[in-house]
Amino acid sequence: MPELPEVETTCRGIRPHLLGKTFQQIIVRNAKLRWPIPQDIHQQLHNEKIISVERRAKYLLLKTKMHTLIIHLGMSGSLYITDPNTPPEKHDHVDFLFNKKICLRYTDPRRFGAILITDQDLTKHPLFIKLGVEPLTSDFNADYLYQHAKSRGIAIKNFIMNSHIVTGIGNIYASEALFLAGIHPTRATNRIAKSRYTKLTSAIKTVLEKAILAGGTTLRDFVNGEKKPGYFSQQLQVYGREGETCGHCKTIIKKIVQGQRSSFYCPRCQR
DNA sequence: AGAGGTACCTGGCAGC
DNA sequence: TGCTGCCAGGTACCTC
Repeated sequence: MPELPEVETTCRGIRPHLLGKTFQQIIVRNAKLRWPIPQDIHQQLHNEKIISVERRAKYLLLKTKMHTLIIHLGMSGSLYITDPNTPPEKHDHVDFLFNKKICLRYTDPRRFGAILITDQDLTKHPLFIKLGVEPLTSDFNADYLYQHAKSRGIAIKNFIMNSHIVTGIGNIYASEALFLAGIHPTRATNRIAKSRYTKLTSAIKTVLEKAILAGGTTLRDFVNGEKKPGYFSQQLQVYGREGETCGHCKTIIKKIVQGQRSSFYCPRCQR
């Protein structure tokens, strides 16, 4: 999926088009996502005005006075602004129409994403209640990470990808951040010194911030709110570079599988 | 409570 | 050209 930088890029891309706009019509061509799109979504949102467009973890939140529209892009989802007259393609499952010129279109070939609506306080919503801290805030620091890490013995890569600890870090940026911090992806969380957690937290923040500046990473099909790709893939140091040489020490980059996901690392730079 | 595996779904690609 | 098998940015839910 879209990881945090891609969701943030989408959020920033669509926000200026949507703030202050009123939902007029919602066209659902295929409601079968991770969970079915609520059948009464149109009735709930009709004539409601968008007062904020935010991101929490990898969720996009479009808030009105009464409701929050929750959108998750899953593995292959994109959201972009288009002309409502543009004919929908095969995987364009939902259109949110705001006036004759603005259409927010949701596309998702694999349909692992989700579109939900709630009038609940999000801090009490089941999808949000257990979420960990945002990595780009001061709540995410070496103390926090170390406190949660020292009592566990799982691989550090799986640990930083656990959204109940810290949100938004997916498979690409987990590999990239560990490379930057010089930590081997299989190293057990309780066998890493606190000083290395300091390095890791700053590496995670650096990687995510740089990716946001580049507009995210486009590997296959990700596009931002204006239907343009992101350019961070050109800056990836290890992800997808198995067999190539490490930019620091020229050692061959390795690929292993951890928890059914590929990890990429430099066996010399990362211990 | 924590860890690990499974399921959801489609498309692209390598290999035959 | 066409088939098969594998891989892919996520995460809730199940079992142990």
